[in-house]
Amino acid sequence: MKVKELATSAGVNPDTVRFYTREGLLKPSRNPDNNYQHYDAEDLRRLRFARKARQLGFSLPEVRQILDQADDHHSPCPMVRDVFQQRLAEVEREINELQQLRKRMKTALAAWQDMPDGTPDGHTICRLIEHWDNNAPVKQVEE
Amino acid sequence: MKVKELATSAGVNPDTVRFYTREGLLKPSRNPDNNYQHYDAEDLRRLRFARKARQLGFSLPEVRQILDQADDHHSPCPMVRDVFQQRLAEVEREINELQQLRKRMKTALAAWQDMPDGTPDGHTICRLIEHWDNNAPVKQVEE
DNA sequence: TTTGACCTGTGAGTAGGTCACAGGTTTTAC
DNA sequence: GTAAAACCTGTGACCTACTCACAGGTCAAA
Repeated sequence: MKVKELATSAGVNPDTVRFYTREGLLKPSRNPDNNYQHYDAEDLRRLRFARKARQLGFSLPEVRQILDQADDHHSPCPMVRDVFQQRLAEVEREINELQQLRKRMKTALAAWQDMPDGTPDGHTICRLIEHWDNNAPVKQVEE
Repeated sequence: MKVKELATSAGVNPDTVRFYTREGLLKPSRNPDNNYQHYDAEDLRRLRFARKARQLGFSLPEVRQILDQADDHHSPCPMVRDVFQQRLAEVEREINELQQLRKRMKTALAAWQDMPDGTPDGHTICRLIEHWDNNAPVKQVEE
């Protein structure tokens, strides 16, 4: 298979195939005649796997790690279970943050109902925002 | 005020101050003696405003636009209200997406409970992921 | 034979900063 | 008075996970 065939089979952009190849997730051989990449069924499996893992929230380095482990005939599953738990916790944290944000935004919108627009006067730029009380858990810049 | 003073006053990284200055959100004057930037109380107001707006979900270009409008003595509030509504809708979309993802992840975790790890055999890399059906009807995960 | 579709590698762009580096200035300490 | 620490400057790279643009090479159909 050439790049576009593989890409089409997996439903991704050809540039993504090239990118994954550069990143070492796919390991095609070369046609010495024309220097084209040659992908086989194994590459398609890897690509499909990678896309699925990405949808589940694994990062590219994590996906590569899983594939490398599988290449060494070690079961990547324990790692998968582990990273997956962490990702789930992260997703839930993100959801909480966004829900907090939504709450604050709705509160702000309600409060703005009754506020006039006003013109910048050198002390205030937009009182809508400046008077918005930020009592929410601010995402800390950790460490 | 010099860079670090301003940064400390607003609780941000000095590099963020330099970045915002490069981006035109802050407009300090120069000390011709040593070529240092000089920030005043107005800059501190702008910086604090910018951070607040960022927390509310405004993009940097949007923040700049608001500040520029304020510089022209136009009230940026109508624009703020408008962009804010859009941002709220976006946040809600993000929340929905993440909730979907969480559901899928929880479903996968539950399904994995009873699956053995297995070793890569040339046909499968990690059956946990490969046997996860992306389009499976998301089953009630109680919350 | 020409056209169009594909291939190649490289480099830039996305958002919002953060960090590193090299060299100049100012402040602090002794 | 001087040396070191702390700060300033601009520039450029780095982070994610791709996507797109570009210039030049290859190949199949009309």
